[in-house]
Amino acid sequence: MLYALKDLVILDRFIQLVDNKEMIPKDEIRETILAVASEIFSRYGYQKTTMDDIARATGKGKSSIYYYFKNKEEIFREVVEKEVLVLKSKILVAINAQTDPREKLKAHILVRMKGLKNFLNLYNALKNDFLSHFEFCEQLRTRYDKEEIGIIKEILDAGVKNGEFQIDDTSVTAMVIVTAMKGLEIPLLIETNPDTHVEIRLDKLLDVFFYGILIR
Amino acid sequence: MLYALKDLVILDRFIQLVDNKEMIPKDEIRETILAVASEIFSRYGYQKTTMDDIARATGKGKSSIYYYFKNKEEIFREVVEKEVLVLKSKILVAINAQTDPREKLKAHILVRMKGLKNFLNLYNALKNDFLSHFEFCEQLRTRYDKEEIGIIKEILDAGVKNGEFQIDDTSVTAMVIVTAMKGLEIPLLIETNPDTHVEIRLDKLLDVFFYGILIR
DNA sequence: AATTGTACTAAAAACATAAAATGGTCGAAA
DNA sequence: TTTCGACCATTTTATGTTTTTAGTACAATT
Repeated sequence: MLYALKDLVILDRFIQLVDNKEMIPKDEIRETILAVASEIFSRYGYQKTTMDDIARATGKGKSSIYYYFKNKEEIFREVVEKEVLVLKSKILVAINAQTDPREKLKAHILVRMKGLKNFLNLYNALKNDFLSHFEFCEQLRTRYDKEEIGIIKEILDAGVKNGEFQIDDTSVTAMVIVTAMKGLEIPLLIETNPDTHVEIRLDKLLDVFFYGILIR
Repeated sequence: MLYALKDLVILDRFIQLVDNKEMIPKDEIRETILAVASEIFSRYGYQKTTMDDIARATGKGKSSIYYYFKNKEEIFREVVEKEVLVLKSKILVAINAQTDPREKLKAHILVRMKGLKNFLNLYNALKNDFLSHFEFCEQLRTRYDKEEIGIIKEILDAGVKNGEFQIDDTSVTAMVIVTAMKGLEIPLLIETNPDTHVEIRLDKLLDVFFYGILIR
């Protein structure tokens, strides 16, 4: 039992989303609407995005949108949740591709740091909005952070059992890693203009960060 | 030349501030006004703090305030700058009390993490204000972060020369340390209610963080 | 000469209200 | 099953008015 069963279900769902051939038509249109809405929400935030905007951008009438979604709030929540879901799934895929704990950790961090961009854009756009929507995002993140700490703890534990890592308290260490990643998000987001640069920078940073800031 | 001359001047200024016996009366009143204003700004932000509030809280008339300060903006800026100045000075004092690079670094981080509380309160109160004041704070911090990276780099370099640290690129490492500290600010601020707890937590975190997350 | 209180003004914030835009519904049509 | 146009209640915004506040001038006080 490497990762919780729940996570594997999410993973399946992700793969289904990526090669969306098996999607039934209704879901397909839902996904289209969500994609379009995500784009607009990320650009203008919650309030300045109107249902008419979403309808126009999808080339449909407003009532059609209401056929697929209960209300604006539902669209918003699904957009945010999907963003997190996709990232999490990508991370799980990347982890599963590696066997060595050290490589697993590295893959996790790389994918997470690069993949969070979309979510952070959305997050940023929400800052000028009603508190409740920002808070929804924040709560979702906090919940996700906890899961992420758990995932990383598993990797660390494996590494400790392996003899590769020597860590006193893997819970605290996992917590520190996640917190540090959050701290690195913003500067990375800012300097993300030339995409080629990022990878190098990030890689270098991670080397310094996780393979010994100070070596005794 | 351990730290820049400029820093030592700031250090002197700080010591002068702390045992404020040598202060000429005018400066003393200025400092009182600044202290009071800092309190109010931290609580209500920039806009909701009125000059009459500051005057009333200091027990003086409004024109007296204008005798000591050009305008509200000047008070605000001095409050913010002083907050940063005091923190920086405290850090320099703490560093100078240690000789071993490792202890210097530890002292730096401890003082900085614990001392930032006031500034963060101010920072937080400003979030509902005009962007310009928030940005002023942010710019000041960014500028200060750069200085801090420099200070830490010096410590790291000393440790490398010493043979105590083995670091490829001390600039990047210093940058990572500062960034990580910024990332840890918020969670620490939240859990800062019982003061005794913080110290223990922080210490444990730092041990994990800087004395080897992963040990080869 | 340094400091403070009173009275004042121009600008900005807070408020109230009318006009426009928006979330959401309904029944008909495709 | 899905789309559409017309519609309503509510919210947002635009507007004009009143109140508050930053900053000044100057006499009074120390």
